[in-house]
Amino acid sequence: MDKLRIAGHRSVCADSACSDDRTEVECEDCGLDPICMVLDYAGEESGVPEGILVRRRPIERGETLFHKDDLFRTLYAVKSGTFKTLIPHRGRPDQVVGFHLPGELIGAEAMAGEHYPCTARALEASSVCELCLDRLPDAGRPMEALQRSIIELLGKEVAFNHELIGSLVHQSAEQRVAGFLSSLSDRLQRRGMPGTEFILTMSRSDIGNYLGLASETVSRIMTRFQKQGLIRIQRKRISLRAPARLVQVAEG
Amino acid sequence: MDKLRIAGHRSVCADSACSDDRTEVECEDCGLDPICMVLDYAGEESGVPEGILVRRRPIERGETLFHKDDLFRTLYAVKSGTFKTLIPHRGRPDQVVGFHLPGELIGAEAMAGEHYPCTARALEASSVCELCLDRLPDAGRPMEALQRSIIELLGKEVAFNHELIGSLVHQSAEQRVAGFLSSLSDRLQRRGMPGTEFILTMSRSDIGNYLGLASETVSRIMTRFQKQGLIRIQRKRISLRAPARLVQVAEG
DNA sequence: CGCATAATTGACGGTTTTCAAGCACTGTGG
DNA sequence: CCACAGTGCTTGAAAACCGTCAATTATGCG
Repeated sequence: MDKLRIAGHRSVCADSACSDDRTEVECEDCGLDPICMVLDYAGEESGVPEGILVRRRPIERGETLFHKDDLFRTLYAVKSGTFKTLIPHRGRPDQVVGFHLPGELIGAEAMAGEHYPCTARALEASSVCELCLDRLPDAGRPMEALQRSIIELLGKEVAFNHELIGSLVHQSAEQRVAGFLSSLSDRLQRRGMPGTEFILTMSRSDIGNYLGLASETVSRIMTRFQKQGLIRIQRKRISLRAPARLVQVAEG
Repeated sequence: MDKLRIAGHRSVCADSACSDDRTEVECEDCGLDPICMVLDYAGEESGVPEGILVRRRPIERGETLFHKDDLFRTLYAVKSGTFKTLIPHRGRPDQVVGFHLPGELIGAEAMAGEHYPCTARALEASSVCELCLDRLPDAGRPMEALQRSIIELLGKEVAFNHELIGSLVHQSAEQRVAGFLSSLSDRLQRRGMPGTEFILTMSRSDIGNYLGLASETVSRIMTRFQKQGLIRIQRKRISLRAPARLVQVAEG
């Protein structure tokens, strides 16, 4: 596990093609990185087939990465842009189950089953890295290391969801919105992007849908926060003026 | 994977000590079974240490299986009885994050990290099987098979939680309670226990806490359901009179 | 069997949703 | 360059829903 990794993959991302977009994550900050590392390592001695990793495929706004119930073949990492995952309902409006920021994975929930449990759609012009898991060798030591990182990943997802369940169910609308904004801020910052000033690429109704609130409620609460000096919003642009107090509100 | 498994483990549970308690799951219906199978298989060629699997340890009502932040050592399967998992909060009431029925696992969420993310407590006199994972060999092929079943397991947990999030956040109190009762019924039935007539071992406030409702609301809604002929309740004993209509209520 | 605990039921108030209208931004085409 | 339409955001008023408080009843566990 501590072996030297083959050069190449990560250096691709250090070139100009990557750095001219300031909202793009470095590979070091990407959630796919531990897996990429395993693959690099694997290539050294067991000959992982070429072409299992596609870097920087551009995705346009509104484009669908995969549909619910599609056969699971590929794990995605957001390189730039934003995505939402949703569960489509006939008749009723769709159910937003998550947002995916640069550096985060999409499709990890499918890793246990055969099919994607949700649909993934770009909220803006974006780009992704694709890891084609169906081309992976299905035995050997690198596989074990890969499985370890998958387990870790899923475990984090479970923990995050437990947290989320607790939050959403027991918190007031105000707390939910405050928590949502803090969470976005944290996640952006963790991947090396500005965490106090960013664009809400998702609509108010996406946010409301995700938090279990009416879009009007989201709107009202945000203007309330602004009047209290916690944030400043103009349309989709937001800046957190008092992130600490925001956290305080979220925690009651 | 399809090799013959060593006799012994499962036959232990077919004896009289297990069958005189009618609320106990058979090993075949237990969530730990795929893992037990792997271990049996492992024992055949790589010599898994003895004593990693403890069968039928009795747990008394109110007893704590493990506390949040305890070092993760053991994976539990409920053999009989019921457990709740909760996140303790100083000052505020604890947050119930799940109920565990016979045949279901406890502690699986910890498998990715080092510590249990929640506390597990028995709701009644119960018994568990314990799988001491810290005594497992940490390499070799059986490990890979074990990892596969862990991945599958975590994946199901993630899917279940996604479903749960969607439900809790978007459904009314009535829908939540209806869904909760149907879910209990399904889970009991899946493990071979009566699904239309059972005991609600958890209190109304546990249910309310879990669903994000006041215990009074849970109570009111249950009596409402009774008046509508959907269920029949006397304190903790419940029988579902119209399970299909209950599902209908839950789905809106 | 008895007492602490849990469940039920009623009244009231606050929060959030719903419905509805007006406003601001974006992109398009004249 | 501006007018326009489309979409999403904001804001208001009324009603539904659920939580809180409180009193009563039933229970179940030791």
